[in-house]
Amino acid sequence: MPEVHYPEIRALNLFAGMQEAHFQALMRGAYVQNFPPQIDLISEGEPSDFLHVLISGSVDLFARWNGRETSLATVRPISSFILAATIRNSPYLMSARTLEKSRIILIPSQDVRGIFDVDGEFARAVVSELAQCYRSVVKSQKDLKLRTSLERLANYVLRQQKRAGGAASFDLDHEKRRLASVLGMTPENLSRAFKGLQPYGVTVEGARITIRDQPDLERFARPNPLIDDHAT
Amino acid sequence: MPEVHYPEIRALNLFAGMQEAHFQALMRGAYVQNFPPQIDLISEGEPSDFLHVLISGSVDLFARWNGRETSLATVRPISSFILAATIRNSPYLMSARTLEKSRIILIPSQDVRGIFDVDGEFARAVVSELAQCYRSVVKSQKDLKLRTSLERLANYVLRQQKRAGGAASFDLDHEKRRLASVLGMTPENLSRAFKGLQPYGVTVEGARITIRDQPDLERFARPNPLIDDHAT
DNA sequence: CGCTATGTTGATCCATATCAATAAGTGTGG
DNA sequence: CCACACTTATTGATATGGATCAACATAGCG
Repeated sequence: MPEVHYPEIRALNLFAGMQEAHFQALMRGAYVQNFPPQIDLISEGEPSDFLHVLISGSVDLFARWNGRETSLATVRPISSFILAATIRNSPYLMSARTLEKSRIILIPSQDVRGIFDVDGEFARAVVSELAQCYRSVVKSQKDLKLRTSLERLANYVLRQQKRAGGAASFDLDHEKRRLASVLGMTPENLSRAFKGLQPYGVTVEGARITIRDQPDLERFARPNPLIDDHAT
Repeated sequence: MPEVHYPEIRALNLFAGMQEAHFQALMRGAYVQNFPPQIDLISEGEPSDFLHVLISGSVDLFARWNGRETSLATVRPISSFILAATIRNSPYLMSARTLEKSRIILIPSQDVRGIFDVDGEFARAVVSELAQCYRSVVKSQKDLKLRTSLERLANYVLRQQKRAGGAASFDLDHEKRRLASVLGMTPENLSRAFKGLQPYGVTVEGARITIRDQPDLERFARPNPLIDDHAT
């Protein structure tokens, strides 16, 4: 792999603390690849041959069953994905496809498990990352089971606003089709849900959202750090 | 803590590989407690002061939002719970209450984090455990988003059958009320869903389930290891 | 500039929730 | 040990959220 990428990878929490020799060993076996949009990277059920690190672009994690499909998460740079399968040497539970043109580092899972066994600092970093992933899915589970689709959308809008810098107007960063899937609804229903937020001062033009009455929306959405804060 | 419990705790994957001195250190700070049924152990949002290890009984992990409540999982002996919050030193995302009379070991989170930082073997065990928890929630997420409630129940019945030994007749081990919540439906709907499985040869008398036509039920349920196998 | 995928809107259907009443357990104290 | 209270489970009637189907609009994109 070209050494240009070393510093930015090394800067990731996952790799920051590990021994230099181990990092070098991982990098030697790794390689970078560029993918166009809409390319299937991995399929659920396959053995987890590589740990993936997304350097640029974005990736959709999704799953299928019985002819249905749902989006579970979106990966944005710079972060790793499918770490749990790599560590457990188990088949992927989710499939992944690029959403945009993406640059991805592939690190052989075997190497990752090898270093994991000999580098305590790396093992600890993996723990921290996994714990975060785990907590993130639990939050998403609570979101799904405790809220109606309108409430999920309202809270998504508030989260996205914060991510986009906090201004009253901002852009969605999901295609609406996928957003619907992530939120556990159909595209038609998402369209209507956006209309359903109008009484709370939310307007939509294309991908642009404007929140006219922030307190009113928050009164309805009741955002909760134990569901909506991605940091904690 | 009474030393009688040491061997069975030490036998847990989580503690099996760690250095004896570190194990002793953890145990010195820990204590066992007996709880009657229906006792709140922890509440979401609280700081994670203790790692819990369930020795006997059973514990419900649940969450609340805006006056609603949902069960997320059931803990059965012998396993730890709320490990992720302990490791990240973050507030609990779920609340926990005993379902039956339960015996629980409480290990101060601070001690766990301390040993975690100095014992690589323990850190690796924590990783393995967390990765499994993570994968388990992802499966549950797929179950919820990709299946109807009838399909979820059908697959639950098959999973429970396997857990109970594989015979055609077996007992539910959840109160139906809670099972409904775990499966993401109302108790009324669960009642009707059981009726809805009759055409596939499932009969219910109280907590006793009988599967009269296994292949037929499986044809409908379409169980999938990437959703229903708790081991992988 | 037209083609194709995405998004919107309307009409309808279906799954599931809600509300209400009853039945069946389960536990408690007299 | 039984009667009462209380919780849980079932059943029925109805409401509603959300899905589906179909038509149309719109926006990217070659």
